Amino acid sequence: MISQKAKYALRALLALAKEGDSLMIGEIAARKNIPRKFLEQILLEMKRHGIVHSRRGKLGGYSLLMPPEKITYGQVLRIIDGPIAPLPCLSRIAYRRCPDCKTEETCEIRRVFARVAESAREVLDRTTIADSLSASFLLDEPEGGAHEMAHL
Amino acid sequence: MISQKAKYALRALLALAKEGDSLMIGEIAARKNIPRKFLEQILLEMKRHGIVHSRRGKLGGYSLLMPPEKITYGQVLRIIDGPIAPLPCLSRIAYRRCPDCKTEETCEIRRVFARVAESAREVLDRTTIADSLSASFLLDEPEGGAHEMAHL
DNA sequence: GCTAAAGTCTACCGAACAGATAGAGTTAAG
DNA sequence: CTTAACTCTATCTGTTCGGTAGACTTTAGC
Repeated sequence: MISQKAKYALRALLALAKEGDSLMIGEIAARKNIPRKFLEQILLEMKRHGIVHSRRGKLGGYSLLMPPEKITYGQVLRIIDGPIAPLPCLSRIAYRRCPDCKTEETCEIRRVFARVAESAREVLDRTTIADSLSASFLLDEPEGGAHEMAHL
Repeated sequence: MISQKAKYALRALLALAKEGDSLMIGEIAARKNIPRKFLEQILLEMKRHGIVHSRRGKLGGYSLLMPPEKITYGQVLRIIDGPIAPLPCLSRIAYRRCPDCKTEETCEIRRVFARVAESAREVLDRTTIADSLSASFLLDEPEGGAHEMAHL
């Protein structure tokens, strides 16, 4: 399960992308039904990672710093929730050896979850905020190409 | 990330499948490097779900109740860690509406994670304990068929 | 410059969960 | 009837999740 916080982060970015302009925290919170003070923390974090930009004072607000076509779901999830990999020994951003696993290369479990991680990244690192907003993405299923595995 | 507990559960089942016979808790714990008392709870739970069988008293121990070809990773993970779906509104075993999501059908986030869930299930519900033990599975990559997405 | 309205920063908090550990109870073989 | 196994329930410590609080800083406009 992804965290509530990550869901809020994605929604906030979607709101900013849709608006295409600066928005105040309170406005984003209201539109997306997010606790305002909690959203503050989230946006601050997104700012630290160069995803959004902010203006202080009256007429302040947040806007996207990167174009929405460049912001992937994977990027946001890694910032908020940490690694996408289901095992620490499969993480690219925070590799840690499983302390109780003797031989990583022959670990039966690792092999299986490596495939899970791969296909999760396949989706999350290719899907952008802009994709989510575009009408073509709203079709029930993407038609062919990289997504055919979804039909297996 | 899957929990340590789930990892232990899978390892214990692998040990039982490999042995092909009854094993005492202490023996499984020793072979797989699992805290013994913790493993007790895990095996009890697997028993409640009809995965394993136990004998008490001297000469007691645990053995598989289902053939290892029928025990999937998905099954074990759902027992120990709960839903595989990354959002409650995408879970098949424990569906819950996202309380802060107005229109489920048009939720942009849900669409994306539905694809993630689908491909995770694709791997986890098809891979069995027996698969993990078989030599062919030990090849670096499965060759073709359902797994070609792993190369994208 | 003062004030109102916006973002910034740090701390805290209650509930739940993770990863165990403890120990008394039950069963069965020899 | 003792020993060695599984069974059950409780407890514990530390961390994370989801959120709240409040003091502080910046800026626009009068």
